[in-house]
Amino acid sequence: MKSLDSILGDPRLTVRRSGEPDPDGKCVVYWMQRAQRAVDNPALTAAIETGNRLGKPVVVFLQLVPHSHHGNLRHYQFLVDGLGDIAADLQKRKVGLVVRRFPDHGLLRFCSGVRPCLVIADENPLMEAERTKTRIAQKISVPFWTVDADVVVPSKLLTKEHYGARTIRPKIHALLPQFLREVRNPAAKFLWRTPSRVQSLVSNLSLLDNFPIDRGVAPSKHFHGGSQEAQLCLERFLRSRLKGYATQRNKPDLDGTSQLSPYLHFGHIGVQRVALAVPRTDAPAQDRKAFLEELIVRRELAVNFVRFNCNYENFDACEPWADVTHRKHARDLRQYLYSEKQLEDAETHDPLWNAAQKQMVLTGWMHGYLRMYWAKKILEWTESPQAAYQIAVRLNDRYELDGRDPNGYAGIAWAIVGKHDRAWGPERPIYGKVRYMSFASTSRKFNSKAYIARVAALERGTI
DNA sequence: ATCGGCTCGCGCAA
DNA sequence: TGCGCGAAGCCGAT
Repeated sequence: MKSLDSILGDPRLTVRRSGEPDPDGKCVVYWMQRAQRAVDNPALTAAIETGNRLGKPVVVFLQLVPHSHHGNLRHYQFLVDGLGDIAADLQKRKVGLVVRRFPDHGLLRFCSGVRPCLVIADENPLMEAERTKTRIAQKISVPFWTVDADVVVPSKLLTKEHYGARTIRPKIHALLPQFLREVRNPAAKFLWRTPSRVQSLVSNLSLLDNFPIDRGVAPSKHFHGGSQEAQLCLERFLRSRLKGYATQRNKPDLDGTSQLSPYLHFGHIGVQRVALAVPRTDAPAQDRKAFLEELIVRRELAVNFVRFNCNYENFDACEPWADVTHRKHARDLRQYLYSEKQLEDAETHDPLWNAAQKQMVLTGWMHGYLRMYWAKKILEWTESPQAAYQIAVRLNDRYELDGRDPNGYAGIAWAIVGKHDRAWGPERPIYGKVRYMSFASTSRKFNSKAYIARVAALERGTI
């Protein structure tokens, strides 16, 4: 047996349960959760390299669990869209695939059947995912490792919750030479044959038939999951929208952003692939810089927030200065007060806000610039910042394809409780010193009429 | 179009 | 202890 030291020494890897891999085990299991792709996936690569050194085949275990992260049909359809690419890419790498559906989805039950030497999983900073891993680590009888596969800089290296972009930026930049590298894509040396019935199951969209999930949100007609779709989305962005990104990204009428967030959320594309493609374009330096700032610094700041602040889902994530100002303004008169239902149905007096809400409900994606405005207005139009936070989280998680993502929580926390921000400008009603966004100014910064008209056309089904 | 004032606290140099 | 400077702000002056 060759040494596993170089794999274990990777800073991306965390040993959740230590010990020697079972020499009588039949395979290495990669429990695929967050990183749903079979290329550019450091966790899969770690599993394959481990298998190759142990002389064992590798099998990917993927579970379809209902109500996972409060997901609905929109999210599950996007997930299932991606399974065909995963199966095809795994076959090229001589790795097996097992998809198990509720109620026969338990990892431990699967392990008792296949007898792995060890289990490797990917990282997910959300609390439930972390709790599940802790439970598995306690119960499993073989070594259990996790690999941080969906960030450039392994999130544990940032060691604490950072105060803002300006404190995390130099730390991330210092580590980029070490971590912003192509992910190796070796093939397994020892073949695991996936039974053909699994192949057909994966290519069959009836995977969701009779699956007990919330079917109240329709699948997106505008975004389809999968590594190939993600790659096409990346190429379209690099070809036509990276140039000018620095100035156009905050103009929702132009769709100047990458629109990669659903794919990054499901792990259908690796952040390294996206980041490393940028210098190979002829886009101006300021545009590349602006995009990499969003893709790496701010995205990983959001991961840092979720990983190190257990209150990311509620108002208690509040910054102390924002808490003081919110208390002071708790009884301020709300000129507009909307129920969650009115907000959900886009029935406010504000045409820009309604359009943003409808874009999210109809397509599963809201432009990033409007996500800020959207959350700020929920603060303004509900009875308390606590309620606003809850409503913003629920609507975001229900309708956005990238709901339940660190970016969503960090964005809402920025808008409502001052996370990664500071007190700014004159004290205003309701907001106090929390940064304000006005309808007048926001709608003047881009062609808001064109944006509203486009969403109206979407609603009529003419685009 | 672009600028300055508004305003606060972290992180670091000293 | 003091200083620089910051995720997206607004508004009014030029």
